[in-house]
Amino acid sequence: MPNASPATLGCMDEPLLQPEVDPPVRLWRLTSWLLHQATARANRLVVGHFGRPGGRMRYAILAGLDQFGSLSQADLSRRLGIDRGDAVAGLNDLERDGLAKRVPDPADSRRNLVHITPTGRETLLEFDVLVDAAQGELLRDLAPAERVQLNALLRRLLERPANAPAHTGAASQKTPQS
Amino acid sequence: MPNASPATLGCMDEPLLQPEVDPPVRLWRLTSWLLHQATARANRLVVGHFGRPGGRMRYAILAGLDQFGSLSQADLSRRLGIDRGDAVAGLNDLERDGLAKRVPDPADSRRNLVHITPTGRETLLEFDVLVDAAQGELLRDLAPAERVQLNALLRRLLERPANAPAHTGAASQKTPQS
DNA sequence: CCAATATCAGCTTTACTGATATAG
DNA sequence: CCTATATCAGTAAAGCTGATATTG
Repeated sequence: MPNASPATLGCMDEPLLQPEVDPPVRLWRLTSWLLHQATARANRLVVGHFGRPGGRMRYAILAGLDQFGSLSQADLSRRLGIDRGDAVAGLNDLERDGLAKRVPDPADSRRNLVHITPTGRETLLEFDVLVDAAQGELLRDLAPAERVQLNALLRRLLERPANAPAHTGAASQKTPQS
Repeated sequence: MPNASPATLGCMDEPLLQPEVDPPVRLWRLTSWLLHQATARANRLVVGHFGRPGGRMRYAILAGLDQFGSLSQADLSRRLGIDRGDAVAGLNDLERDGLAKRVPDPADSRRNLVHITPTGRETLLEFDVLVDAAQGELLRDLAPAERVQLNALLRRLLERPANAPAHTGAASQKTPQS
């Protein structure tokens, strides 16, 4: 062990979990692994800028409520691509803090119509700043054109419903053509 | 009632958590959100192809051991960018199944030298097939050139050690050096 | 004394799987 | 009946924090 480094060099106190050395080439070649690593870094940055946990969920729900106005929890969950149960928990937090409100749907007693409050809208704008700052840090090494390119490629990846039955041919699951 | 689909009509049984409808534009613009969604899909595909949970961790460890031969658990963890404690658990599983082996380092009694076994190498090759299949599904909508581009951009994102002190000026947190 | 290792115990978020009661 | 909704309980992986004993 050639301790060529002076005392203070072995600072392992950082919450860093990123490889400071080369990872296995087998992983470095995988899009799924690269995505996982990039997402981990992004999450660390976003959570760090929020300061507290649960920020991502709150932001996503507020963004959905702000844009879609008033909708059921199930619809909201589908829009955000999150689990209904998790949405319940997130909405509990938001409602407790006065950022969102649940109102029973007069037209369908099973549903709650959820909507954002004025305070929630303010908070959303504050969150926008934090989130944008995190994006900037995340993408700091990419040129503007590359950032656009990356976003475009990721959207292409997500555009389709993610349902490739792969080898489950046939099977009209939703009256195609009709 | 047209004979659209027999029996399994409203098949919502899929583990789908992807938005079948448009998500909020506020999220759709965020690289961090796109990464998160893409990673979620990738994880679902990879885990699905593995069939059982814990496959990602096993594959990563085996890939590291195969390439680096014999190294300490701490070194391995750093290479993979994972937590040491998680590596312990993962190695317990692998060793129990005879895919990896721990041997005390004669040169440093604190360390274990971990290495892959012949069985582990076989398993790794089998895993390669599964993982590659998952990549193919994940990237099925992207042209070959786009896949290369995506991987390149993600690597650029990860190339630097992820340490941007941002704007938290000053603050020498350790040994201000007089 | 300090640093690093391996291990363990525990916490948190997030995805995901049920089970429930209720209502269309 | 069957489906959808909201809710709750609970599993599981992964990231992360600490504490430990041991050794360099």
